[in-house]
Amino acid sequence: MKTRAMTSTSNASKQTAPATPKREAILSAALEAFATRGVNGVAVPEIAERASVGTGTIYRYFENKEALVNALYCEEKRALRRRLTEHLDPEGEPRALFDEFWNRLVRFARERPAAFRFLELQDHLAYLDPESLALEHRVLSPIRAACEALQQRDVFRSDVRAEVLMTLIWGAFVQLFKTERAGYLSLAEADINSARDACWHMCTSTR
Amino acid sequence: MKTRAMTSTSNASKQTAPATPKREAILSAALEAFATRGVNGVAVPEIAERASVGTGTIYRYFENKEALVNALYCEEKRALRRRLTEHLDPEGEPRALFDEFWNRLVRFARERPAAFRFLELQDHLAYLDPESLALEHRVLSPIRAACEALQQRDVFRSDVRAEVLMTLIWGAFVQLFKTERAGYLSLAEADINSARDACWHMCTSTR
Amino acid sequence: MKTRAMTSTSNASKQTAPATPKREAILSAALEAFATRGVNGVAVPEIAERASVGTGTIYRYFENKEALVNALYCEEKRALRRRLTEHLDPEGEPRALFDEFWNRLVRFARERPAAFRFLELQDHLAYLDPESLALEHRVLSPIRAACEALQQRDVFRSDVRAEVLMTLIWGAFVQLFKTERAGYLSLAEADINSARDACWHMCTSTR
Amino acid sequence: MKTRAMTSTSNASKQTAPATPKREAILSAALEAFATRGVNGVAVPEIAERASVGTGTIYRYFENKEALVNALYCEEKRALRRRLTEHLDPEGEPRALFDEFWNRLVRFARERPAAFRFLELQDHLAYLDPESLALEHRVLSPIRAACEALQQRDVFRSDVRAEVLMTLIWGAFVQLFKTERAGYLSLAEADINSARDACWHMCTSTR
DNA sequence: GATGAATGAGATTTCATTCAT
DNA sequence: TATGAATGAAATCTCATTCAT
Repeated sequence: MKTRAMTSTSNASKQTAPATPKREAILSAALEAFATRGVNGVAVPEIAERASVGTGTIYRYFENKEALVNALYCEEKRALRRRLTEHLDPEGEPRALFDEFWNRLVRFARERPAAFRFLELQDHLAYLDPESLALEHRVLSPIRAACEALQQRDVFRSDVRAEVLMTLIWGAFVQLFKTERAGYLSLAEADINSARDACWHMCTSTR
Repeated sequence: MKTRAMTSTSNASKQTAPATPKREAILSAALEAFATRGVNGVAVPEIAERASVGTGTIYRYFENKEALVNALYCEEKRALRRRLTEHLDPEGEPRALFDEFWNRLVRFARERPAAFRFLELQDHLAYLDPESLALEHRVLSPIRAACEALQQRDVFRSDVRAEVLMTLIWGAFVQLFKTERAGYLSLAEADINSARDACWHMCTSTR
Repeated sequence: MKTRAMTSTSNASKQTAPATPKREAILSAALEAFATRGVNGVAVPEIAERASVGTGTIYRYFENKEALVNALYCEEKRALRRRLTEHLDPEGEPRALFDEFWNRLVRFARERPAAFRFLELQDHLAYLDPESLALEHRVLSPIRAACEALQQRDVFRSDVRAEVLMTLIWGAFVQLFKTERAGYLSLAEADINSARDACWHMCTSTR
Repeated sequence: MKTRAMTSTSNASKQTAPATPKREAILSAALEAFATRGVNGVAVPEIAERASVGTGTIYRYFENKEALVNALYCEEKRALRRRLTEHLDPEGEPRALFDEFWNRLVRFARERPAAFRFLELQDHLAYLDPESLALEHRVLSPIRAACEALQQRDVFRSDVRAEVLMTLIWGAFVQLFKTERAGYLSLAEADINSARDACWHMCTSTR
């Protein structure tokens, strides 16, 4: 209701809205705050202050707090997907492909730690609308396709379903950085590489 | 006898308080609610209602909401630790040991899904006091010790630090059930077993 | 949603809720405030203060401000209806009946000026739910029936539809007190009686 | 020419300001909106949108929302007064005069329903300044004079004070259209005419 | 002059906590 | 000891008004 401040291009709904500086500032401030204390742990005026914006301004760009969370989730999921799939040749040499994929994840986690953490939050699930949740699939489906292809080519083990294998790698990776962030672990370059090797073996070895 | 519920036993602090039925009802109700909607998404009176207890009663057993969260966290972490370590012979045959460990995790996740989910929540981090957080170590240290022992015996690969290996397995396992809970995956017995095998290979294989 | 503070008897919905002192205080404070400045002109904390009650307490008794307005409207419409119809013999001598009816209106307007004014407010129409609006009919229908009966008995003129006649009297009466309240008119006993006579003539005379 | 819109003509204050198209558009949009949802129920930017004008533009023509309400009230009261008094011969044949007066009211209510409704709103009372309120008198005084004259000529009954009689007619008339607007009544030509007759009898009959 | 994005004071509503019973 | 009605601080959201363009 009321005039929507921005209108999107004709494409599918929940399109990334045009990036005005204020909108970016709000999303960025919200991301940092949510990543640290969870969606329910952050008050809207606090986001406004971090974004150097009036409280009311947030409501010009987003219908309500829930819409802000959804927009943020979609933007970041899309950014992650872009990072993982862009210019990646799924037909390439398997091990190189796997390493490249792993490195892209590492770069995302290192360069955008708040985004990485936010995407893995649990407590925003209550906020996410079906459309946002659908994005999850769009991120994972190319990865699953790659897993299946590698199973076909007998590179990856076939005694584990592709979805399961994918989940194991994803979980292992996420936990690595989550544990580091919690201060229980400090990851040297070597640790990350050895973890990558271990995951590769998880996918390929059968004895 | 006017002893405050919290300070009854002489032992170290945050000791499991005497288990009165009301206290149990409160913890159990809180666990279910928190697991579903996050700590910040649940109002105290709602916990009281689910526990069939007056709102004020919660404050007889717990100083405040934060204390309730911490007590819950500690109880559940301890329960998990007990499940994982009790009657487990760390000197046994490695693969059997690993399988047993994996199966215990599975049983915990299956029998106490709310507890499992609650322990992995992020949004209670702000609530947890140092003491609660310390418990994390107490749960993980015997596992790390086991990992290290297996590395010594050349069963587990040594090119990955024990903490890292442990983290990878833990993350893989948690993600499996998280994904199932989100509805993206349904885990058959065979899936869980094949995942276990894959994790075993991650730890042992080096080529 | 949430626990309703009070439950009603088994009868039809929007039953007058049991009259607790706080609830009465809130309704009474709201009535005074709304009558003076309109529903949209009064903030909830102000009602709370007038009622010597915490702001939150209002939300224990009423779902939201709108529900408070509706409850108030219903209670007052019912009170008015009771006043107008209670122990009134519709078969009595016409002029005496008319005078009695008029006097009852006068008493209501004099004794409960805020209620009288509130019921005639226009700006709460946006707030009223269908059920509240239906009450309007329940108040007016016995009056219309009386008008029709008097037309049948050739006491009231028949060249004006009963609904129209009723509306004219009602409007004339309301305006009398509205104008007095606005300070444009001061009504002596004699004025009210002469107005009553004039209205009687409006209903009966045909030349 | 930097003259403020409000202070242009030399005449008495709150003079009808020069009628620029934008000013008219704003007043007209405000009238429609206020009539439907009350002064407090309409946001200024919404008026701007309905008027196809920038929000800020409203503040070029009116000091603030209150001033807008007052200007609107004055314009419409004046329009009503003009309609009722212009080219009306107060010395004419009484019944014809009364009918003409009634018909003018009907035409106003029919042709400018929003204005009619707005003038009867209660929730703008808090907004009206003394000057606006004084207009009420200017509208009513010629009518009262006519009533008094008719009483002198023994056409109107004299047992009711002129102010009271006037109030009764006015109230009866207003209620008629208010009830129609609320959907409780639909007024045919015949109803309006019979109501007029009844009101005439109210003023003239004494037995 | 005209605009409408931006603002922050203030409105509505929620909820952790208290306290009289 | 147990209760749950009551509270008010804090959260979400709205809107009259301003001001840079």
